[in-house]
Amino acid sequence: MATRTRTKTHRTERRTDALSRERIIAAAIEILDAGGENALTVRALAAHLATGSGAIYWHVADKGELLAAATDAVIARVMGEIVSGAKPREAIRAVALGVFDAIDVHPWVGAQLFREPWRPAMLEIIESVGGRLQALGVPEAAQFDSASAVVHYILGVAGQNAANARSHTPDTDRSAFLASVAAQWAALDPARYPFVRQMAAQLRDHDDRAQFLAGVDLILAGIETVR
Amino acid sequence: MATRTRTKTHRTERRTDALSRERIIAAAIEILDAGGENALTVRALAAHLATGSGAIYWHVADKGELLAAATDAVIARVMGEIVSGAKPREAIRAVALGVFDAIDVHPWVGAQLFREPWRPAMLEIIESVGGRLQALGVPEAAQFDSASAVVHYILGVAGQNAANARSHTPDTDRSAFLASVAAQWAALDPARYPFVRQMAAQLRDHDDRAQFLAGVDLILAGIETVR
DNA sequence: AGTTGACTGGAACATCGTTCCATTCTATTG
DNA sequence: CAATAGAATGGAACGATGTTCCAGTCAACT
Repeated sequence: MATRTRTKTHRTERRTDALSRERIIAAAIEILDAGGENALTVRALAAHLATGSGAIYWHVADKGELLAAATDAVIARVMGEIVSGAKPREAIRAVALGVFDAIDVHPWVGAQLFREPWRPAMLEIIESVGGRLQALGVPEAAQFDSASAVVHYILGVAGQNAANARSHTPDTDRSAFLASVAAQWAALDPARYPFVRQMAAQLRDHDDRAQFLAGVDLILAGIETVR
Repeated sequence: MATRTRTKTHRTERRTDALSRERIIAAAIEILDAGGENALTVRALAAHLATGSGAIYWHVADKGELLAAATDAVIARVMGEIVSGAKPREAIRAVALGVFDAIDVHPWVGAQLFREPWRPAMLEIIESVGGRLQALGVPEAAQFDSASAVVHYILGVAGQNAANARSHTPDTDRSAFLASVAAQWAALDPARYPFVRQMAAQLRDHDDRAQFLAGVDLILAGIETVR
């Protein structure tokens, strides 16, 4: 009802830059990438497309549907780039890294992936990981739990990254942000937080991406012990 | 500036049910538990406390601070209940389950934990997990990555649970919701989603809590391979 | 008694998502 | 070819939200 119903006859475009669900989603992605989640308002979108809000709501039901569609589009693009011929273990790492990098570029994807799982984007990830686990020889009884563990871990890092990206508006002061958190950690009460204090030094100059991959390897190692 | 500055002299309460940061946070938790995240509006909170919004903003800076404080309160309570004498492995499982159960009862905690990490609540979790990993004999070089993996996994499940709780308003139709997702999964194209299709049957009647714990064990097993 | 300042309550503001509707334009019909 | 139906548009308007502002209140101190 909210989508365009093209009856049977050919239909020429009303104007050269006619609105369409695809154009709206593309514009939404642009705005989200440029200014983050808060920047995507219906008014900003309408201005960006030189139209009114009513026109947008004719093509899209919700703002939620818009965010979901934008997320699906980004994740589908990432998943399409995974080479299917690679060895299972490498493929899983590639999928995980693909999602990680996608969220690094589009932090809002992390938040959305988190807000509404059970959607096409998540399905792609589960299928991609789960299929490779089967190829790895994980016994059937452990496949569900194993895939769930990997996906939930990816999801957890996704959210963390999205939150971090929200904390430091551009991306230049990322190291400054990390240093600030590290300083806070280092200043904690040694009696109450001995571990966190010890980690403060490592936190300052650790590589998110490498640590993420280390976690994936850790889980894969754990899965292999079940075999 | 936004918090009450109590100079040096003693100060008797203005009225028996005087407002205070603690009372406001407690009321916020009540509203959140009763109606979910959307139910917590400043107006609803003011009505619940029989006051105006201005009075609330005198004690609390933001709605964000309110949510963060409520989350910290819930998590701190959970962490306080962990028996410190247990064996490290059991203690980690207890911490994980504590967080899981807390989010099961207060789904909004999951969303908030996700939205703003690097807060007291998260510190408690990291410290609690990390300290036990040290006790487990995890080599120092692997401690940071290992703790990060466990915490991110917990975080991922937390968000998932919160999202699920948002999908089915009460808690009775949880099985109906799972059945619905399972049906969707079963109806997928077998060529494109063979793995997800196979998991559909298990999804219908799996135990979230048991699966969560299985994931924790999986990661712990992986961590032990590094030792 | 008067003054100070912590504290309150509610009106008011800006912004958001969403709905509604008069209007435009194209493709079809008579 | 004129008329009509309906897809598509643009913007005004509505209700709700977070937040700010401010005139007032009350208790403790001078």
